[in-house]
Amino acid sequence: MAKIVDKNSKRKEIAIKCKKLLLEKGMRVTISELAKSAGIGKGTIYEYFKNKEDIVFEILNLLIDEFNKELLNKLKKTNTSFEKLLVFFEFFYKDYFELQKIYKEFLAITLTSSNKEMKDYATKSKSYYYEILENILNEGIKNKELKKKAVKYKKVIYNMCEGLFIESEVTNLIKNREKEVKKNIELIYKLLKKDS
Amino acid sequence: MAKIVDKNSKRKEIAIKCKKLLLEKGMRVTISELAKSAGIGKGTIYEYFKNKEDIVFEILNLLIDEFNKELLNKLKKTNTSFEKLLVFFEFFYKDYFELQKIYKEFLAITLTSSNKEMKDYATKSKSYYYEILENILNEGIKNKELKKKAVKYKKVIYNMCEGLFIESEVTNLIKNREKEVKKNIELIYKLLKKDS
Amino acid sequence: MAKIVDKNSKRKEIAIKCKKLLLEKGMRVTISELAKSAGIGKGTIYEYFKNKEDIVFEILNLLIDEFNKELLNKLKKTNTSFEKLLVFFEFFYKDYFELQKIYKEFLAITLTSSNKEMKDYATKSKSYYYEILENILNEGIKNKELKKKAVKYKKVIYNMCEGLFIESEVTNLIKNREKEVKKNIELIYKLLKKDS
Amino acid sequence: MAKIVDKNSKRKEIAIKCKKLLLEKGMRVTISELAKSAGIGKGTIYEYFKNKEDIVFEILNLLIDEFNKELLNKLKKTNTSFEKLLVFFEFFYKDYFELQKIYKEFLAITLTSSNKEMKDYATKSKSYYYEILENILNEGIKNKELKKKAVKYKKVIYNMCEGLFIESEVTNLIKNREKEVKKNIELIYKLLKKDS
DNA sequence: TATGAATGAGCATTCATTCAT
DNA sequence: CATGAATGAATGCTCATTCAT
Repeated sequence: MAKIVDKNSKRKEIAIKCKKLLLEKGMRVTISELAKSAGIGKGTIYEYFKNKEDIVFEILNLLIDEFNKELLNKLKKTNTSFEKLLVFFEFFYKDYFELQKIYKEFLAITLTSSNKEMKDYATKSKSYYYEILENILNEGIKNKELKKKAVKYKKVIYNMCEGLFIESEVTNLIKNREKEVKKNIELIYKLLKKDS
Repeated sequence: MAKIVDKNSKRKEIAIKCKKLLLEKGMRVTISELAKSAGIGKGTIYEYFKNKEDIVFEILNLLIDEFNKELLNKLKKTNTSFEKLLVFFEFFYKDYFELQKIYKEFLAITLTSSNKEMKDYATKSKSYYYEILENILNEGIKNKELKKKAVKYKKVIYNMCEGLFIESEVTNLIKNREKEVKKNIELIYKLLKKDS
Repeated sequence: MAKIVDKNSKRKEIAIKCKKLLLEKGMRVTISELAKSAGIGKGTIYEYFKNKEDIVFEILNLLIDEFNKELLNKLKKTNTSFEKLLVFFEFFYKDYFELQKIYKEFLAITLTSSNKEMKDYATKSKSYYYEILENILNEGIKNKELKKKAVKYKKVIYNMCEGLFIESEVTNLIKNREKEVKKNIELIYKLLKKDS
Repeated sequence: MAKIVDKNSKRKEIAIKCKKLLLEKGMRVTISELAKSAGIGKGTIYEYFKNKEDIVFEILNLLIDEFNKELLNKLKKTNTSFEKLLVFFEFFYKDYFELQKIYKEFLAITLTSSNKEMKDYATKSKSYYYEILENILNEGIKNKELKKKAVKYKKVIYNMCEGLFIESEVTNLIKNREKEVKKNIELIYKLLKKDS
C-alpha cells in the first residue's frame, strides 16, 4: 500500500508553507516559486489544488482565519463599544499589516475578474464582519452608550473605513491611517452617542 | 516651446481618438489596438507617450475631465444640499456607467502596483471631489439645512460611498446600488440636519 | 508458469474493464482514468503493462478480436461472394462505428511513431483480413461467380476500401460512405465476374 | 518610415527556411526550433502565422506545390496511359521521399483532429489528383488503350494506391513498395485495357 | 502484490518596447 | 517625424512514470 495522505491536511500544510511567499510577492507569485517554497514539485501543487487561483485562495483563507481568530480575542479584551469599534478597524490597519497587501490583491482581482467563488467568499466574509459590527453596536445600545438607531449605521461605518483604506492606499491624502480612521470613527460616534 | 505645445495637443488628440476603445476594452487594451484606433503607427505612440501606462493615463484624464464637467452641470441644476449630495454620488454610479469599468481597473492597478503618477493623480482627483463635497456641505450649512459641523463629515460621506461601490462590485450583498447609496446618505444626512 | 498465466489473465481482465473508456476517450485517455475505470491503482497498471502503449494495445486487441468474431458470424449468414464482400467492408464502416474512432487513432499513431509492436500487430491483423478476403474470392471462383484470377485482386479490393475510408475521414468528397464503398466494390466486381 | 515587408512573401521565405526542419522533426517540431531554423525570433513567427498549425500548413503547401509542379513535368515526358499511371504513383512513393513523412503527419493530424482548414485542403488536393487521373484515363480511352468505362475507375485506382501507401507504412507486408504498386496497377490495368 | 503520492520536463502564445529605415 | 517589423521574456498546466511504503 502506498502512503496515504490526508488530502485536506496536506492542502493546509502546503498553504502554510507558501504563506510567506504569497505575502511577499502577491498574486504575481508563480506556481514554480510556490512549489519551491513548499519544498515540493510543481506537479504536486496540482495534486492538491485545481489551479493557481485555488492555492492562492486557500492561503488567503488561512490568513483571514488567523486574522478573525485574533480579532475576536482582541475584542474580548475591550470594554466600551467605542473601544471595540476602534479595535475592530485598527486591528486590520495596524496589527495585520501583512494581510493588507493580500487584501489589496484580493480586491484588485475581485474588482477586475468576475470570479464567482471569490465573490461568494467576499460576501460571506463581509457578512461576518457586519455581524460583528452589529453585535458591537447592539451592545453599545444595550449599555446606553449609543442611540437606538445606531445599529442602522453599521454599513456607513464599515464602508467608510473600507473607503479610507482605499484612500490611504491609492492617494497621498492620508499620512497616518490609524489616526484618520480613529478621527472619522469618532466623528460618527459623536453623532450616535446617546444624548448627543 | 512651440514644439512642446504641439506635443501636448497631439497627446490629447491621440487620447481622444482612443477614448472609445479604452472604454470598450479596459486596461487590457493593447498598444497595437490603441495605435490602430488612433490611426497612427505603434511607434508613434512612443513618440508622445512614455509607455503604455502613460497613454492609458492620458485617456483616463480625458474621461474624468468630461465626467467632472458634466457633474458640475448637474449640480448646478439642484437646489438643496441633500439633492446635491445625491446627484454627486448617483452621477457616477448611474450615469457614468462606462467609467465605472475603467475606474475599477484603475483602482485595481493603483492598489497593486505603486505607480507614483497614478497616486498623484488619484490624490489630485480625490482632493477635487472633497472640495466639491465641502462646497455642498458649506452651502447646506449657510442655508441652515445642516449643522455647522457637517463639513467635517465630508470624508465620512465620501468614503462610505466609495466603500459601498467596492461592496457592490465585490460582493453579492447589494442588489440595487443606487437605493443603497441613497439610503445610507439619508442616514448620515439625518444626523447632520439642523435641529435633528 | 502459473504466475505468468495469472499475469496474462489479469491483463485481459483489466483490459476488459477499460474497454468502454477507451472507446469513449480514444487514445487521449490517461493512465489515471484507465486505472480508475478498472478499479485498480495507477501503479498496478504498471505491474501488468509495460507502459501506456502496452495497455492501450491490449484493449485494442480485445476490441478487434470481438470485431473479428462478429465479422465471421455475419459472413456465415451470406451466400454469394459479392454479398460477402459487401458485408466484409460494410461491417466496419456501418456496424462497428465505435471502433472506427479508435482505428483512426491507431492509424495516426502507427503512421507517425514507428512502434514495432504496433506494426507487428497491424501486419498480423491485415494478413488475417487478407486471408478472409482470399477465402471469399476463392469461394466465388469455385462457385463460378468469379474469374479465376479474381483472387489476385484481394489487395486491390482491400486497399481500395482502406483508401476510401481515409478519403471519407480526411476530405469532404464522400457524402455517403457505405454507398461509395458499395459502388466501387461493384465496379471491381463487374470486372472480376465470370463472363464479364 | 519603417521597412515595409511583403507579409506574404516573408511568410513564404520563413516557410522555405523551416522546410528542412519540419521534414526532419515532423509535427513534433517546436515553434522555438522553427524560429531558430529560420534565423528569426519566436515572436516573429507569430507576426506572419496565426499559430503553429498555420506555419506547418504553409510549409506543407510549399512542399506539395513543388511536388505537383514536378509531377506535371514528369507526366509530360511519358507516352502511354499506363506509363502515366505508373509515374503518377511512383513519383510520390519513390521520388518525393521527404514528402511522405510529412504526408503521414498530415494524415495523422487530419485523422484525429477535425481541423476544417486541413480537411478543405485535403479535399481540394485530392480533387486535383482525381482530375489528373481522369485526364490520364480519358487520354487512354481516346487513344484506344483503355475501355470506355475505365474513367469510372479513377477512385478505385487512386484509393487502392493510398491504401497501399498506408499498408506499407503501417505493416511489414510490403517489402518493395514501388513493385507492389506497379503490380497492382498492372492488375487493374489489365482489366481496363481495350480488348482484354 | 498493490498502491497512489510525487514528480518535472515540455510548450504555445502574448505583447510592450525598441530601433532601423 | 513616423513607422511597424522584430523581439523574447515570462508562465500555467498535463500526465506518464517511478518508487517508497
